[in-house]
Amino acid sequence: MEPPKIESPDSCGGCPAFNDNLCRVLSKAIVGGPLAANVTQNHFVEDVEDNVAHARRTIWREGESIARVPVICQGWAATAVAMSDGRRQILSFLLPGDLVSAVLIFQSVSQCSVETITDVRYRGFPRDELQTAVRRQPELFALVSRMWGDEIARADRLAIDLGRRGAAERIASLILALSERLAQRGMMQGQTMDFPLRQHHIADAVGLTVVHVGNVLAEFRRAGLLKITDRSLTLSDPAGLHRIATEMN
Amino acid sequence: MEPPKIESPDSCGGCPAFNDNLCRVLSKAIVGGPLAANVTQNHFVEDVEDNVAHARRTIWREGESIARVPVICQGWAATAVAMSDGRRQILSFLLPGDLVSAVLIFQSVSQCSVETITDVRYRGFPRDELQTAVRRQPELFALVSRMWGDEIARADRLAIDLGRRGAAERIASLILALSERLAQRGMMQGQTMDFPLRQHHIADAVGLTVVHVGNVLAEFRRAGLLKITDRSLTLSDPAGLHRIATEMN
DNA sequence: CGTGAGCTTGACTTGTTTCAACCAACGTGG
DNA sequence: CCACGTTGGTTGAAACAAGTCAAGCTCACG
Repeated sequence: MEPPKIESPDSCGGCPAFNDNLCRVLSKAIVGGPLAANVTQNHFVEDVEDNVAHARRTIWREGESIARVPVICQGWAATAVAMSDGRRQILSFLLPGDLVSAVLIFQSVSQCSVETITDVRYRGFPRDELQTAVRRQPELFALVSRMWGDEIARADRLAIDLGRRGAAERIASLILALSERLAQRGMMQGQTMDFPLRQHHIADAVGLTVVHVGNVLAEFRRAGLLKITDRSLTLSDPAGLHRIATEMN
Repeated sequence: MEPPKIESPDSCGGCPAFNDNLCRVLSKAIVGGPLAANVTQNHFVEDVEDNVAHARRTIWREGESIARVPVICQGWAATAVAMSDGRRQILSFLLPGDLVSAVLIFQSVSQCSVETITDVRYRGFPRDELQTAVRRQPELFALVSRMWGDEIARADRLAIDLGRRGAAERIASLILALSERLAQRGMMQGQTMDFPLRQHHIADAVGLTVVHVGNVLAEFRRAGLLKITDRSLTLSDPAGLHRIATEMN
């Protein structure tokens, strides 16, 4: 089998997750330096594991112990929970630079499974060192507590979407949220973005069936709101999408 | 207007939230004593505010700043978010002994509004003292990080419920979850519990309409699963309810 | 060339909402 | 003390949103 098509693990220079993000901060934190100091371009640190995984693999399962605190460097992944009867709910999509979950800094057992969407490269930070770094460095502590708040906010927003919004509303806001997160990372080319998600990913994320998601997307396409071709998505009418995502109903 | 019908603020002895819980730990933490030490029955601490609120009031609104870290002592409350068009989603029910949200230890602005269901008594812990206590006391730090994990787990479970479960399933598991939380606090009388929730609370919590919730509850009643009379609920057939909450569909 | 994963479309079913009417309990003010 | 408005609950009929089932299509891959 071919190896995943991703960059060499030890070159962080071109990593979109590099600039001003977690991966850098954590590396620095573990080395023990002050948070604010500049970091060299290649911030490879001893004792930080590098890993790669193929697309469509489950890296960790619900309840499994995760040895190191994982950060996504390249590719897309998702956290999900599965029910005994096959129903699934995707809780979050993980993009380059994302910590899988801040909870994993403090506990090793994962509450949900993590699966790759594309080929993925990720790094594992040693938990103990990270914990003591968090305890000792007030700024890192503040960062982590902010990430905690964000994580809860994300989960709550998902609950609102699923509980109180219609299908089109949910799908539109998912797409917009993803485009914003990609934009923050400098991963948008104008209004166009890489879009490796299959319809079943969207369905599992917004709590609908694949068929219905397909219908809604076809509707969006017909209305000239977006174009999806060849694993890439273009927002033809972001304002229109935004209108659907928010003020609808 | 009459004052809320609740116990005197400074008697914590009879408080169901007292034993082995947060309120006690936090009081102790602020005083600076070691976590494991025994606490006197009346653990009133200087600089901890006591408050009361009437039923059906909004105590804090989304985005408002909350001066002190609030813990519920008596009564039921809920955290919720409202949308511009009137739709609401309840994110969690707060029972005696619950911290409104662990996020509030680190930031003062609330992401969701907090409203009372019954008359409520709550205490406000000074944020700064609490923060330094968390930083200094490893056991308190561990407690808070555990609470953090629990909070995210709760939010994720809600998302799964709303995204992937049917109406009966959601309502049954809400009722069971509440009964378990009350049991932990010694607030169940056999299979009977205080149940101050209106149908609209349940509806907003499980993402359904009031009418539909009413129908499902009537169904449960007809099937002999539970009885609701006079603001109290009896689980006539907990096993049956549990079956509906989990293995259905 | 065959196979399987992913997408599209249509017909039909089910679950949930909406609208509406009605009832009971309760608190309030005249 | 009664009349009345309000809040909460129940029920039924009709409208609508989403799910299910099924068929066919493309494309990548071995």
